[in-house]
Amino acid sequence: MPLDKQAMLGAMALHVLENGLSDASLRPLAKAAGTSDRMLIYHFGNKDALIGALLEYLAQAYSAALDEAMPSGRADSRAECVQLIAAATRGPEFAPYLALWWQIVAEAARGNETYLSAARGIMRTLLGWVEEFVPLGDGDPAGTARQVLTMIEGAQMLDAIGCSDIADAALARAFAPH
Amino acid sequence: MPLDKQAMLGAMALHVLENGLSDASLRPLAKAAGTSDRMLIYHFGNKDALIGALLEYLAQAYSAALDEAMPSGRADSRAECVQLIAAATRGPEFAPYLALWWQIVAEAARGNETYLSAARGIMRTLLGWVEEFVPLGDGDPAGTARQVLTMIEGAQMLDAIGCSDIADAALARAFAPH
DNA sequence: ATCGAAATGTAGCGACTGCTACACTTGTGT
DNA sequence: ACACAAGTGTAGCAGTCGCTACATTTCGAT
Repeated sequence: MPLDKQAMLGAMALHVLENGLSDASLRPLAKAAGTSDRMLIYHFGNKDALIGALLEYLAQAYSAALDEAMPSGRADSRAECVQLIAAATRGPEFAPYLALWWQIVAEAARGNETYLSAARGIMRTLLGWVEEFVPLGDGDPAGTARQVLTMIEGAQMLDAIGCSDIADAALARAFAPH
Repeated sequence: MPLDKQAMLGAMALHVLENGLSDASLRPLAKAAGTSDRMLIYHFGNKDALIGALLEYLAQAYSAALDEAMPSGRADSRAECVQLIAAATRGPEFAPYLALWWQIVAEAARGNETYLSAARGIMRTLLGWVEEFVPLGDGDPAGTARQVLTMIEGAQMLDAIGCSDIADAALARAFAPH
C-alpha cells in the first residue's frame, strides 16, 4: 500500500527538517518518503512543484507548532509581549524550523519565486499570530505587532549565527522606558 | 602572467556577489578568476578553505562599502540613529551583499563552521560600526547599539522576502515615545 | 648549463543532479 | 471478459560536483 501525497509530504517534511534543503533532492526525498524519484516527479510534476507543496506543508506544520507552543492569552504590556514570544520561539525545539527558515529566506533573497511566495505567506501568518498577543488597549496594535515581529526575527537571526548575547541585550531593552 | 591569490579572490568575490553561493562551485569560480578548478585547489587546498578565504575577503569589502555609505558623525537621538542606518543600508546598492548574507546565515544556522565563524565576525564588525553612530550621552550606548542592530537585521530580512511594509512600520516606531 | 621545485594543463574518477523512455502491472468501468 | 487508464519498476541520459593522477612546462638558484 503506497503512501498518498499527504503522507509523502509528511515524511519528506520530516526529512527536510532534519537534513535541510540542501538534501532536498529527488532521490533522498524519495527514500525518505518510501518511494522513488520517478514517482515523485509523477505525482508532483517537477521538482519545483514538489518543493512548493513541501513548503506549504511545512508552513502549516510550523504554524501549528507555534500555536501549541503558546496557546494562551494576551500580554499585559508591550515589553511582556516581546519577552513571551521570544521565550516561546527561541527554544531549541524550534531550531529545526528556524534553520530551514533561513534557507528559505536565502533563496527568496535571490529572487526564487517559489521560496519568495512561501516566505511571504509564512511571515504574514506569523504577523497575524503576533497580533493576537499584543496587549489589549494598545494604541497602535498593528504597529506594535510589526515592531515586535521585526525584533523577534532579528533576534532569531542572531541566534542562528551564534550571537545570542546581542539578541538578549536587545530584547531586554525592547519597549523599556527611555 | 597569472593572477595572484588576492586578484583571484577579487574576481571570485565579484562572481559570488552577482551569482550567489549556489554558483560558488570550483569550475564557475575558476572561470571567473581566469584559471582552472585544478589551480584553485592547488592554491587554496580544498573548497572549504577557498570559501573561507572568499568570505573573509567579502567581509572586508562589505565593511568598506558600509564605511563609504555612511562616513560621517553621530546621530542626535536613538530614533534618528536607526533611521540613518536603515536609510544607508536598505538601499539597492547593498542588495547583492544582503542576498549573500542570507545565504551565509542559512549555512551558519545548519552548523557549518566555516560560515558560522564568518557570520560571527561580520556581525561583530557590524556591531562596532553601529556603535559609532549611537548618540553621544546615551545612557547605555552598548545596549542601544545592540537594539538598533537587531531591528536593522530584522528589517533587512523582511526586505529580502518582500515584506518591506512590515519593516517600514517597525522602524518608524523604533524608539518612539510610548 | 643543470638540477630541483614550483606551477600548470589534460584527463578522468566516482558520485550526484533533474528528468525521461520504455516496459510492465494493477485497477476500474462496461 | 475486455479495454483502457492509472500507477510503478528499471535503466539510463547528459550534466555537474570536489578532487586527483600524471605529465609537462617554467623558473630561479647554483
